[in-house]
Amino acid sequence: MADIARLAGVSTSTVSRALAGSKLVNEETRSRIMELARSLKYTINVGAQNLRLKQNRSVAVVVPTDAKVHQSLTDPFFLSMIGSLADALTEQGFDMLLSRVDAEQLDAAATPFDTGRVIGIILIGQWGHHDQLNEMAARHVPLVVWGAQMPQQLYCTVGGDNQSGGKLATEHLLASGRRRIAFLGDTRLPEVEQRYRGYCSALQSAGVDVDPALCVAASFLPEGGRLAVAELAQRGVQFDAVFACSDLLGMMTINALREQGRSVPDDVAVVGYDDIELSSYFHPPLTTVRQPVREAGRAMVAALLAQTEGQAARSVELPTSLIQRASSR
Amino acid sequence: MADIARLAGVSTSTVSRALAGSKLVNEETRSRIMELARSLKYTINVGAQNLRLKQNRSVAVVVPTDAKVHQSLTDPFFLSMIGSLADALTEQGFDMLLSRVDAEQLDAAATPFDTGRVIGIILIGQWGHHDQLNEMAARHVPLVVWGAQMPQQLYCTVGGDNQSGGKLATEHLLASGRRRIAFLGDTRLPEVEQRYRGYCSALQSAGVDVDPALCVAASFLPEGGRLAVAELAQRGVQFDAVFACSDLLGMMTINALREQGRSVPDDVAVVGYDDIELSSYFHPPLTTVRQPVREAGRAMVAALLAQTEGQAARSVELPTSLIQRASSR
DNA sequence: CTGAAAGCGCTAACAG
DNA sequence: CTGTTAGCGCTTTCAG
Repeated sequence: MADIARLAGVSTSTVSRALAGSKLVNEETRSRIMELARSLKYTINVGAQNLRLKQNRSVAVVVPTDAKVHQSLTDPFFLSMIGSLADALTEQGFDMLLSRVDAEQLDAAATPFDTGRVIGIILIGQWGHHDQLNEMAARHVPLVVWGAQMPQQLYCTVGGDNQSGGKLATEHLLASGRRRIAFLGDTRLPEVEQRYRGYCSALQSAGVDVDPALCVAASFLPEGGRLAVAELAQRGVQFDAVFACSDLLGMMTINALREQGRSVPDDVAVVGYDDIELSSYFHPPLTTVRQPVREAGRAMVAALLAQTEGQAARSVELPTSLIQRASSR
Repeated sequence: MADIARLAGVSTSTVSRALAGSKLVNEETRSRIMELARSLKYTINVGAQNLRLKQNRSVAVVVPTDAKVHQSLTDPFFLSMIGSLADALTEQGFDMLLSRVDAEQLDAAATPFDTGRVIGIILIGQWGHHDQLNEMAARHVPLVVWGAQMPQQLYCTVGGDNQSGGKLATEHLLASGRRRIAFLGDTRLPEVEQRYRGYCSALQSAGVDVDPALCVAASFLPEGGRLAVAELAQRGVQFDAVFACSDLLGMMTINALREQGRSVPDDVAVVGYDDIELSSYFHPPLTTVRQPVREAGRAMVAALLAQTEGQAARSVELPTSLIQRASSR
């Protein structure tokens, strides 16, 4: 900047103003400076600018990782979420700092905020560590979590409407005549728990008993589907449908069923969750509950910015919708 | 920092030194300062520190996006790559700035470097824009690209050994008695082109003619597999095996074949590429050429750091290996 | 061992 | 319209 000032025969203030598009500077001088800057390939040093302005155009996106199984980043749904956040942040002129943290130490997610690198944290998934998140929020770390809304929650969540998601899926299966619907998902996770509640309420409305033997705490890891089907077989329960709490789980379930010689959807109807892109290309195409990823990204960014502007952190629940495909026909 | 200095009754210099672990400071003073810092939850402001030190512990990871199809972030392989980079960077104490750019404007990838936000750029995929990358390298932007090594290339690439990858896959199919092996992948992409070369050389060594009709320029998008199979059908070519240039493509191909009533591997053997985690859980489990993602991340980071330390940018070609599974038995 | 002072690259009053 | 000056939060000579 000093160089440019010298070459243009003005002070750095003028250069700064010109580059910032201030109208306090002569049209002619401005264009000369601009030209000079371009030809010197000069770009403003964002770090110094931030320091001076006490501003910051970065947001941390944190993906919790299972410490042992070093790979919670395994689900394509997260990828699309990250992509959508990247887009939403770019739209608002923010940079995205991506990091992983051990899911057992979620509070470590606040580090980039504490060190002044970012104005806030977006966390993908709450992973049952409600308490640590509350603590962060209590420390006034601007924070948005993708996940389920919970009682006595101090932090802001953005998530799908899990209960009606679960209900939609189950009602759909009931409507196509299924009565023995297995539920695959770990109900210790808040989101899954709410989907289970939707599942139960749909069953009850239809006068179908909820059979706990049909509920398997499947993990979201790729082998989850296979293990869950094995578990059901071992329990010796009959079922004519499966509601899986992620598309990945749904797909792996279909594969496992097929290996047992059961056809989808004829013997067993399968519904997944998320509507990742792959679902529509799978064989058979997977019926699923769509989570609005694009809107989610935007909503999370908006919620975070609202917080940094001092507004209260209003949690958001986005509508979910059923996408009917061949796996449940 | 000033606060701490005041409370500790010392100057900011001393606080700075204490926090930096300088041994120029009295043991007793140091611990007092440390204690104070902890209790005030003080963390050093990285931005200011960077400015003063003219250092920087951030690296930009850039994912090119197809502008029209707003979704090159669709392949799980990229996700694992990003994860591996995140780990490798963290290991070295670096932050990761993730951004997407239009694949047609790859040079925009340099922005975070130009603005001083990062010390270098890691680009995931070269996407046929060799020239723009060369330009960036010529501008002395520290740059590492995941992709294929090409003649007259000024920038540094890290990639799998595509030619032997293609060869391994093809040899394996030949060894299991297949002779009409379709090649699925867009040979305009350097990596694919090299795999195709490996494919051809394996065929030639086995005395099998290369039939151009068996080569389909399938895209890496999810519908690529289906379209490719349709294309082969339309061409009316016979084939008893498919070598797909990504696992995603391989899986979608299997689905498409199944829909035509052709069984895998009995009627058609399929080999993929990448060895994404899903492959082993797919039905049937997918034979594939493994790309060493973990090593790739580390290698890319190492190559970038080497450049920033003024060393020449040595490109790296990582070994690939064949993972045999049921889809080709 | 510690403090005073200068300065990283930039911006914003405040005076011209 | 433009320049001077001060200072964002930190580190580091250079003197004690």
